[in-house]
Amino acid sequence: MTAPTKNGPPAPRSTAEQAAHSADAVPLHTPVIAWFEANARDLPWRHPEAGAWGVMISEFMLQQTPVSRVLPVYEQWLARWPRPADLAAEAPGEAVRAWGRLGYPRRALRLHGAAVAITERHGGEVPTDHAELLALPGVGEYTAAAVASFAFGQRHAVLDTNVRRVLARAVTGVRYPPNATTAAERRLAAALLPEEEGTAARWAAASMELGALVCTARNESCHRCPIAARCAWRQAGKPEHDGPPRRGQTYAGTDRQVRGKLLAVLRAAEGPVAQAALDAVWDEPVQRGRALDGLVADGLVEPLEDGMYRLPG
DNA sequence: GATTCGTGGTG
DNA sequence: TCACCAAGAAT
Repeated sequence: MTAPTKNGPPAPRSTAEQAAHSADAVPLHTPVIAWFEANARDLPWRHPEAGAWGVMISEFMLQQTPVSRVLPVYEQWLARWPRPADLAAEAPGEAVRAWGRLGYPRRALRLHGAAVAITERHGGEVPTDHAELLALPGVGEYTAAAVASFAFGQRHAVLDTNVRRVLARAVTGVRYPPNATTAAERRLAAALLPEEEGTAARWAAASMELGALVCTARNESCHRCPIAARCAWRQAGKPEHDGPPRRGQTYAGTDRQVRGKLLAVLRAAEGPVAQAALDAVWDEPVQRGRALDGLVADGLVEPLEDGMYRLPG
């Protein structure tokens, strides 16, 4: 692995990455885990009774949605569908309705699909294997690693937006990570991963919590940071972000806004909804039609034969 | 790899 | 006010 003289050129290593490998220093995870033990939030999906299914529900809901908005919906879901088979037995439209205003309602559909797959392929138990998790609808690299780590205590690099920011600052010395996750980031996360399984799982949760509570995107609180003294970004004088502007997300007037308005009508209705009720949410007919077609194509809306629409049955 | 996909809080 | 941000995934 480290033989430098033979075969092809060695993989390029940044100085920051080399520093992360230095063996003599206290490993980065030690002070971060200690901080976590004293400062972790008491979140319901961290309780043992949440189980792997509770962890999975929380991870779906937390994809791009803040904790404060997830909390009440999470409690409702777990109470209503305490096991994957309970959700799998429901119509997908009920998942979409119960999703409420969390946003990105395709996640509700995918979570329902994951429950069906778990029921059919895994005997109703959330699989423990990373590859099997990854094969579930709506589960990507991050969520598979998160469930395997948080629910089953396995050793995986859990690279979410919080961890990426912590590593960008503490190790690489820049304010923000790249827009898309790079191979260098994955290498770095792998290099920092503690050997021992339980320690690795705690590091995953701890580094994520540090990014969520202290090493935040704006108004970071370095005075509360357990690794401020060795933070490369802070040592460099906290230089501003230089790369390409972080892509903003305009919303007003987009198809997404129209889709949201259409789906809100369908969520609020008991049964099928007439075309006229949907037409009322947006006056521009071309965009309105495109948005509705998109919802139907995504399986979020079901057109009926009589010109009515409803959540998928 | 760049886009698309909701919603609401915040500085 | 409004741009930014929030435990990403799929295409």
